[in-house]
Amino acid sequence: MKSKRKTTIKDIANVLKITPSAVSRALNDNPRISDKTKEAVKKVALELEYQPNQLASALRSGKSNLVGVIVPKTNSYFFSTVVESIENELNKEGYNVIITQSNESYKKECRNIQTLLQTQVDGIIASLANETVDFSHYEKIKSKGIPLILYDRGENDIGVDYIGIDDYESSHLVVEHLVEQGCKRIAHLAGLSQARIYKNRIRGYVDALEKHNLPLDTDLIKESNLTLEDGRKKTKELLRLPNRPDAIYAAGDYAALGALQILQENNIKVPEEIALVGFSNEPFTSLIKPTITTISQHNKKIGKLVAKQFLKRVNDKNWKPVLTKTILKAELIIRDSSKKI
Amino acid sequence: MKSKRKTTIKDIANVLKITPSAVSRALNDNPRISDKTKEAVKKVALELEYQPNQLASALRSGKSNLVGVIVPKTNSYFFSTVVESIENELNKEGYNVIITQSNESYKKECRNIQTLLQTQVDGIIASLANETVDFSHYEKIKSKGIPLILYDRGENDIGVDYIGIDDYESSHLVVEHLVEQGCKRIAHLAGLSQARIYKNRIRGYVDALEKHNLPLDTDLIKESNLTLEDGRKKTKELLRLPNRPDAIYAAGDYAALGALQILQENNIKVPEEIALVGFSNEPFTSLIKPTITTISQHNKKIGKLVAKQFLKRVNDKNWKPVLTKTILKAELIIRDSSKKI
DNA sequence: AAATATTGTTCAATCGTTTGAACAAAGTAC
DNA sequence: GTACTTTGTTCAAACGATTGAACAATATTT
Repeated sequence: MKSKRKTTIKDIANVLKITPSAVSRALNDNPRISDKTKEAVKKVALELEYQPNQLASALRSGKSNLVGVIVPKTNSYFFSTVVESIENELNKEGYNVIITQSNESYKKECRNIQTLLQTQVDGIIASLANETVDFSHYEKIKSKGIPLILYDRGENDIGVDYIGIDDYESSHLVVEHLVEQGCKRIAHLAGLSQARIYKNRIRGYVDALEKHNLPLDTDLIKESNLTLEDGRKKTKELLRLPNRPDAIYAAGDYAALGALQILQENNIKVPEEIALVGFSNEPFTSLIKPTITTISQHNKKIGKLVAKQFLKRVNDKNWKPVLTKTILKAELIIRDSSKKI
Repeated sequence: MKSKRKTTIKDIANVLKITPSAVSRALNDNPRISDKTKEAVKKVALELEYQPNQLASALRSGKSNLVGVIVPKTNSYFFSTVVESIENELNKEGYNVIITQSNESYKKECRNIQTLLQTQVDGIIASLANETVDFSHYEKIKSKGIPLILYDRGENDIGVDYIGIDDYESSHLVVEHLVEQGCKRIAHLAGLSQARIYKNRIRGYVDALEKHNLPLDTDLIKESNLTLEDGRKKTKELLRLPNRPDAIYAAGDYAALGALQILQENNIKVPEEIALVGFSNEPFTSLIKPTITTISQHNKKIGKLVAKQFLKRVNDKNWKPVLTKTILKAELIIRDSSKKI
């Protein structure tokens, strides 16, 4: 027969004929408690299979040791590895991670925040849904006084810590590479320009063209939600242009895949006739034929930095939200889809 | 200036000159409270931006309204859609979902459970890591008296609710289809036979062969961890056989993709020379060339059923863990990789 | 009009832990 | 031997809600 009720510090106290407070302090390694008592307490705790009630502890101390992570989509290699890395880092420090997904929906994102705040998380780590253009729901987090860290999809206006890659620079890497391969008419399947990261990729693309003395043809920029389907659609449009591009740079791997499908369906050789570059280094980019050139965002490192930043904030009493940015240099992974030479 | 401290029911009580208990009951729609009071309370709650402290409520009532979900890998279409569906269903009922990933590691799975129990979740929904062969850590959940529901990767020995698809039958579907396409030597990239679901797929495969009067050649069964790399390796082995298979049925889509790569690298036509079938209906199976025939596991439905089962259990006072199984019929999605005719 | 039922609210305990302050005992200083 | 530290522990009040029981006020029955 298993023990009915859970053991509490009271039970331990009873066994040892000391008070619950002494037990509590002993378990928390309070310097005022003698080593002898500490040992005894820990031994009994083990024997009684004592499991601290985090709720009670959280209630009293005001710390839940829970961190909420909001992910646009767990079903993405990038996000799932970032989260994994955040988890690893925070678990070490005794924090547990609650993952919620917004599914790229603004409404769900609001609900997520509401939920996390109700759960009394000690902080929130978030990446914005594509839909999100209004940020007032994030003010709630700030006004609660708990740390808020944004990653990948951030926004200056929220004025908090942000960790991500240099999207502007990434576009330069891509364009430079394509120019080296001899491309002259580089199209861009751009992300929704409302989001900062996609805006930066577009800026980078435009500036890089100029840098390499290539004319800017706005017909070659197609704004897209970067899904596979939309990638197909926008690529079809590109192919209908009187003057076809000789390279396509998609701001997302799925859109790149859509493009690849259309090109292959039209018997256009990749990379010989049209070179192709994606973004994010989703696993499939290295799995298909041809393998797709793409940008790696240092997933693990981002997660680690995010976690570290959170820890820094949460351990810093009287800290105020402030805009900081940690920008990582992205890495261009050159594969077959763009190797003309 | 924002309000410093959080508003509590006490604050509301003070404003209205009633007691906190009345406020609590008003907010929880207790029939003993007059409609007038209820309205007044709710109005003030809104004005003061009252946010119930779930911790306190959980501590007192013994209900955290948190449900832990353990996923082997979030980075899988199957799991991420199942989780999404669980989330949707449980959110409706006021439960919040904590997702943790085991990353297919037994040790991490143990830690996950520990973590979730400490967080005082009201129940746990889990799918076993591939590594897991010892189940004692699940006993802890059972002995706590909270519901435990397994999905997809389950195990009879744990003796709790299980929801998944009919793996045995699925193999029959696959073999039958391949036989119809004229295949005579069907190889099986099997999952690790320690796991029940893979064992069942193997049994189904063996029995189906017999049913169709095909000889069983154990050389054609390759046990694998079903990663892309291992899929490649085991396929190479298959190709080295004196008597090659004319079809490969992989118990996982990634392994199937590995197989496809090897076949293509060896200029073996799929499906003409060797037909290929995967398992799980990962999105990429419909994205590559040729599209891969696979088994759909009704992801959404599984999630929904899991959630419903949890709700049933959690709402049933004096319920005891008991083995039940809800087995869904899987669906064969026929695509190019197996269409010989 | 007394007895009873109904309604609306308050009282006080409680969930399991933490924590500031109080206190006792022992050790050190002068 | 009195005064002051140091050490180890206890006391009691929190944290913010819920909840059974008690109570008062009003309504209903007889």
